[in-house]
Amino acid sequence: MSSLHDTPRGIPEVTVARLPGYLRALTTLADAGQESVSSESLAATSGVSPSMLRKDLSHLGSYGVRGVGYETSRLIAEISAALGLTRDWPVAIVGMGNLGRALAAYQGFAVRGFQVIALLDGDAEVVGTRIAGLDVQPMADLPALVTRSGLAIGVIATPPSAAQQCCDALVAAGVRSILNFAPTVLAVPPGVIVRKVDLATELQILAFHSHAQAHAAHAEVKGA
Amino acid sequence: MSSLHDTPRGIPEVTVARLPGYLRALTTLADAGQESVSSESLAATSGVSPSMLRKDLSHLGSYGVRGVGYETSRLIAEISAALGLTRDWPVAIVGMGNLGRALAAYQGFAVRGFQVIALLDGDAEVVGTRIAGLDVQPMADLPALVTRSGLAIGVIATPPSAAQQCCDALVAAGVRSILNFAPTVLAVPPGVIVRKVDLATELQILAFHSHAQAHAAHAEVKGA
DNA sequence: CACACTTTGTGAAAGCCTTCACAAGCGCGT
DNA sequence: ACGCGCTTGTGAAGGCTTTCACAAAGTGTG
Repeated sequence: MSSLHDTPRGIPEVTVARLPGYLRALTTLADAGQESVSSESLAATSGVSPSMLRKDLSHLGSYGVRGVGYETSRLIAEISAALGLTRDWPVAIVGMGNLGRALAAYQGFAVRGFQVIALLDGDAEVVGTRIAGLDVQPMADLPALVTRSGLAIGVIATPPSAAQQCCDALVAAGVRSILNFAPTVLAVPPGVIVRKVDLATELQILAFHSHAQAHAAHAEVKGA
Repeated sequence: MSSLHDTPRGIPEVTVARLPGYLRALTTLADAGQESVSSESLAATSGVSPSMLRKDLSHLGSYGVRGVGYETSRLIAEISAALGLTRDWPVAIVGMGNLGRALAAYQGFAVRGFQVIALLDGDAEVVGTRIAGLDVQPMADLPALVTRSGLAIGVIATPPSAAQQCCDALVAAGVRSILNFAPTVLAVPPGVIVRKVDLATELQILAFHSHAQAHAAHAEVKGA
């Protein structure tokens, strides 16, 4: 039943990665007044196949009613509980360069349940300046943030050269979940989760497809 | 040999997604003066297994030398060629809200080969203002950008409510590759590639792991 | 020149994930 | 109360991806 790719509670990693999408679709439906939804319609809204949605949800439990569908509010509650969104998650952003400042100012972090409680930087020049309503703190403040504020999620927005060092500091302070915007592979001890977001990578993948398509179109013209 | 998950040239999608990582690792090694690299060492730098790296590279061709390894500069050239990075890719950002402005200002887009050539917004109030050295243009300019500047990649940074509409406009103008920052599932005709970047989703996945870990630690204390 | 050492390229095997197909179960109308 | 229609939950099958293990091939040395 459980395998190497399963998370501690037996939910496959790929399923966990899709749950936020279902949650967003459900919230939209609930706001529109829909009290019940079928796997077919929720799957369409989420951009997945109905059987995949049902298989994913089956890992959480049996919260649907055969012949009817899923109660919107119930499913929202269950997925929220599974993801751990019933509590608040304090977030700290490390690295106040171009990207870090953009992230600090970006309202997108103010999603329900997440709150940026601290901004940090290794440069003494930057420490003490005020960004997006918060005073930038030195890296040395990390342990106190973890113990006093329950900091559990760190966002790395430093240049690649400083990323590993900042990552190590976060891990040493007790942070176990890291979102890495720096274009580097981070080495972390087991038990620490790193997710990576990289614009350059995304653009290059898109370039591949544009390139391939241009090639195909060219070949077609030549061949026809 | 080729399958549903293969791209036009028979390279699996998962492989394409990893090529940018190899490219970055190789560039770092080349800058450090390394002229040759083994699959074991390149794999370690890229954060993958040696056999996966070799299988991925084998889809591009046989560019290694048995008993020696890969010539750094040669492999950089081959991967760049496969990804289509030998030419320049003009990029347009649609939606000049908080996120769009941050992306326009963010130097991270100025990766080799990608250049933001236009900023667009549907709001007449915003059109004409100057952001990061570019004048914001109306959506109606899209077709001209595609034909005159060869625009091929569009970045959507609008609120979710406007995302589909902007996506349709991009597709109608001839853009075939879209990077979507809006938390919405975009419907596109076949042949158009969409990749999604969503901070809220990433944070929720991290929350799941923190949550699971806190749970496990709690259970352990209770059990012991 | 032959041999030993190293590392690639690749079939085959194993493991995941997705899709399929259908029994089980629920509500509703009669 | 009973049957009909609809939708979920889930084994089984199929398809991808990753890992394994080794033959093929190149380098360097005596």
